[in-house]
Amino acid sequence: MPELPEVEHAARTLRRLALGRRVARVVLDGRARRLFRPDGPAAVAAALTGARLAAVDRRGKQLLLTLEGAEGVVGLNSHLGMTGKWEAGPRWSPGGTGGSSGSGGSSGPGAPPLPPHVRAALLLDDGSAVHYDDPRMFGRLRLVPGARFEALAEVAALGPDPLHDGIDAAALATGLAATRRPVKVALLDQGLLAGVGNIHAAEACWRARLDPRRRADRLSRAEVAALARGLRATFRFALAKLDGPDIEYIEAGGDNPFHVYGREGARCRHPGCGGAVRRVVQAQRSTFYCPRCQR
DNA sequence: ACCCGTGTTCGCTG
DNA sequence: TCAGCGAACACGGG
Repeated sequence: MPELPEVEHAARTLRRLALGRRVARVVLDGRARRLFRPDGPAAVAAALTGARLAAVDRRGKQLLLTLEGAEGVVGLNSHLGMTGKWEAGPRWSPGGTGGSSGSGGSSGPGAPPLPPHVRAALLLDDGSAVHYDDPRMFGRLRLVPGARFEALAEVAALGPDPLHDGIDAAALATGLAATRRPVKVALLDQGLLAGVGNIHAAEACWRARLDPRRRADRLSRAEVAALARGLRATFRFALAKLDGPDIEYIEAGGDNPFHVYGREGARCRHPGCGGAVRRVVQAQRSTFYCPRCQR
């Protein structure tokens, strides 16, 4: 799920579903231990239970939740990894035996069973629920005491956020000039610009008509400016898609909404180009581009 | 069975 | 000293 547009979408989803609500119960997949590093499922469940969701923020691909509990303010840092998503869960009834959410966070007596791949269920005080779904478990849910997110190394290391700070071409040029790596690989560095991932790095290069294999430190100012525009455009495009009715994206049989990503062999969509999209591998990741118009 | 995958971290190397 | 590279993580889908 995760590049900046989808993480932003996740933040909006969480605000819509849960902002201002109290977490009445927490049910966690106790086997998904790596997801709850370093606190462990039990500590996460204990910290969240009874707390009210006061804020949902995002920096790059990092989701930053602020909760107010009996013990004071606690932060929850959610990273979606490769396949994480937040979604509405089924309604629930408090009734039951009060079968605690506390005992290790795993589903105890009376706890509703979690659907496959749902690693965490937050049961809210109005009978609604939100689920964190993550089949591959590359994501992370960790506590941040006092919601002091700046104390997290992964947050402190982030570069400017495209939505909060904008994309400054001069700053981008400075960052790119500092590395000899290929430009598409350089764009994946979260310290350069927070939130760029494999899809949008390739899409931005395509929009800038820039060969993704070019050395980052050898781009002209005009090329970096075009890249900055390409990044703004591809993020804007994806966010509009996510706001729209067809959220299916690339999975679940949904149409591929991208211009080069996942389109190996297809025709380049730049007017009058007609080149064939090619796939190469850079830094162990697929890169898609049009050899004809991307120079 | 085999290959691929929207991300990140870690250890090694030159 | 450190930029850059490749393996590893874990699981489902084509």
